[in-house]
Amino acid sequence: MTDSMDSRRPRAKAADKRQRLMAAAARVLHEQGVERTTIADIAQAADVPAGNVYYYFKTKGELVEAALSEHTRHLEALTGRLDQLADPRERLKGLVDAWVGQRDTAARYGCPTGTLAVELDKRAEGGLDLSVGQVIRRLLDWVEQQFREMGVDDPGGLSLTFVGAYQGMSLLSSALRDPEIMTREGARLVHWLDTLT
Amino acid sequence: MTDSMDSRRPRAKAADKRQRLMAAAARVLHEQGVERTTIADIAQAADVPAGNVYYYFKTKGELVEAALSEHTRHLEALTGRLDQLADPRERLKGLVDAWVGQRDTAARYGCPTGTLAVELDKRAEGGLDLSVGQVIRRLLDWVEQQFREMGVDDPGGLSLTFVGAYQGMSLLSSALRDPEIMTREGARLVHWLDTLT
DNA sequence: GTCTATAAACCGATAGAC
DNA sequence: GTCTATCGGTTTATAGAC
Repeated sequence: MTDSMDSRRPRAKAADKRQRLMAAAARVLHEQGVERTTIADIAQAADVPAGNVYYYFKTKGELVEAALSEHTRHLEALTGRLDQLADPRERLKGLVDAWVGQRDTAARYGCPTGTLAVELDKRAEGGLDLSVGQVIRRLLDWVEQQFREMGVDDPGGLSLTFVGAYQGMSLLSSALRDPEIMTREGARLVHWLDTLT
Repeated sequence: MTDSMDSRRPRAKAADKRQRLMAAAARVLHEQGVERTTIADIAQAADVPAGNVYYYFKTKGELVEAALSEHTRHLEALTGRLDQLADPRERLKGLVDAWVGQRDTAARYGCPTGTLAVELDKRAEGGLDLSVGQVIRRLLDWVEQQFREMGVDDPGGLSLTFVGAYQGMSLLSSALRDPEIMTREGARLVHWLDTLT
């Protein structure tokens, strides 16, 4: 590490700023919603000059997609860790634990992916995007795989019920501003998993 | 009905236009979302000149509240009809039927109240509104009352699970653009009601 | 009461200096 | 690559004619 390197490595800066912008977009868009968030909001949260954002992302839509890919990345990391558990039932319980662990955030801003889906659904007119649907689809598929390994009937249907319960409890928790809904419904989901043969 | 009456009854027009604006607001805000809907959009849907809207509603926020009260009115009308059924279990099944009957709308735009709650949650900063929470609370209370009349344990918890399931299946149905999710999960809810003692 | 014209503010995106 | 200044379009809300 020489002094000259500090001035000669603006290459690393670009990727760094881009990453900061992606993380800021994921957080701010979740908290404020897509339509109420300005480019300036995201730039400020990322500590990047406002006009400079357009060097990294040509449109606001690209920033939204970047935020979505951040959420995907977090989901993959979580399921990746859970995959190391031997029992598929324990993997699903671990997923519930992770959801309940985020209860304060859920009670204030809802599920990041779910609330983003609600907003993007109303953006698409004719040519719908559906990229957010793919993220949810990926979660549904992973959950379904766990049910399949458990050997239960209709793993696809159970996956819909399971993920739907999470989306529903997140929405109610935020609408009523009550994180304990997450705790209560999470415990119910865990108990439900134990009743499945 | 004389010709003179047509020109001499502007009194009825005011309430009429106001009602048209409320209905249009409820529909358009549901379809397009709060932030993407302009006053002009609502005025056009209500067949009222754009600038005239402000005579009836001072701000856009008042139009949002008006839309919310429309949803409340529809909900009260529905539960009012269901209250005429003798069996509380049948009332809840009737509620599920009504939800499934709206599956095409749900698959495209989600639950009117639920999606509105998601958007309004992100509007409130410090002084939160929570008026949408009261509408959901009213539904939760009605459902809880049915469970209580059924004599089951923990009617409040069951109500959260029941309404949460509806919100979750509406969100998944719209995110995946699949109305059959409403049919499938609705049938599951009905079966679940039958398993309760 | 009804409607038009427009003010005032805001935001996404761009041009261009450095 | 980085940043500033600003354009152009849109939207809320109001002023005021009818």
